[in-house]
Amino acid sequence: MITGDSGFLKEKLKECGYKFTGQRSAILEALIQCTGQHVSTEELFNMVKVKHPEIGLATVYRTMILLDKLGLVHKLDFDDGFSRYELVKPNEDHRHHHLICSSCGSVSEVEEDLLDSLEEQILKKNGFLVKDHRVQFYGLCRNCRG
Amino acid sequence: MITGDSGFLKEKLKECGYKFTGQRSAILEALIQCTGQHVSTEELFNMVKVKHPEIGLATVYRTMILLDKLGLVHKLDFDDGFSRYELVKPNEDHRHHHLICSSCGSVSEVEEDLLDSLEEQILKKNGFLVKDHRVQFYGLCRNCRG
DNA sequence: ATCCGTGCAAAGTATTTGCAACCTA
DNA sequence: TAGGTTGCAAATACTTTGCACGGAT
Repeated sequence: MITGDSGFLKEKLKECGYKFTGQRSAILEALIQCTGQHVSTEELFNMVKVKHPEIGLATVYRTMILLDKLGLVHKLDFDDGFSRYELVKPNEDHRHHHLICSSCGSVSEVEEDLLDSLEEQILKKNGFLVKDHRVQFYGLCRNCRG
Repeated sequence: MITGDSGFLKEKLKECGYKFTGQRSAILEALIQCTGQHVSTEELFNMVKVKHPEIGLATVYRTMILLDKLGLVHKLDFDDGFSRYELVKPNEDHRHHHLICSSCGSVSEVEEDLLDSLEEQILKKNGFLVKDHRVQFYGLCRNCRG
């Protein structure tokens, strides 16, 4: 079954000279299932294995590197020893920020950017032209603040 | 030779119930030598080895974990495969931001914070109390903009 | 004297790579 | 058919750990 999203993947792959395979499609489906989460490569591997027991871990690693290169996912690092990934949302023009709770470890997202004035100032003072950013806030989430 | 900084280290260690050793002192001296840089554990190991050829790599790894726990260094991650570290500056009340050039790979720093209003908004909208942050900007440095 | 800290080597763990078989285009 | 892709296993590479010895308090 080819979903709309698989269609998008197929186009993107062709456009960049790559082949559309069952494995790549299955991995994208698993990613869609985890929307809003931040899955590790091994977690993805285990999800995909349910329907496709023959898939190899190396394929998932290779695919994530490819999807990152194609701009379909963002690689995340929460310093827990694994590479984690999240799907890039359709109209996302910049990386959103992550709120990491130091108490319970939950990770949530902030849609607001609000870095424009800071990035402008960086251009003026440092001569550095910002094209992207990675922002993580550490602290206490609503539940853990009590 | 015990420098003023080693004195500071000695106090901090004692205060937390750890011992002041030649290795720890030597590693701190190497860190001070690289102020403004972002050294990997192996780089530090190689620097220290010049004066202290007997030091073991594991000691450097263990010491960096300790210094991080004591709040004397910040662990950085530039996704290049190594843990990197920088000394925490004396009056630093928050992590400074890093500017990473996508062209030449250089990493420089921004002292301005300018996240207060964003962090305030995160508290109001998300109920998340920010205590620290990690901010990396990707783009083109002055030289690479040409 | 006590017991933390160290060096060495071995183990651990996430990730990458070589290669023959396979499958997409 | 041609060449990219995959699965498997072996290889990497950074980091951690076990243990006996050494050194700080």
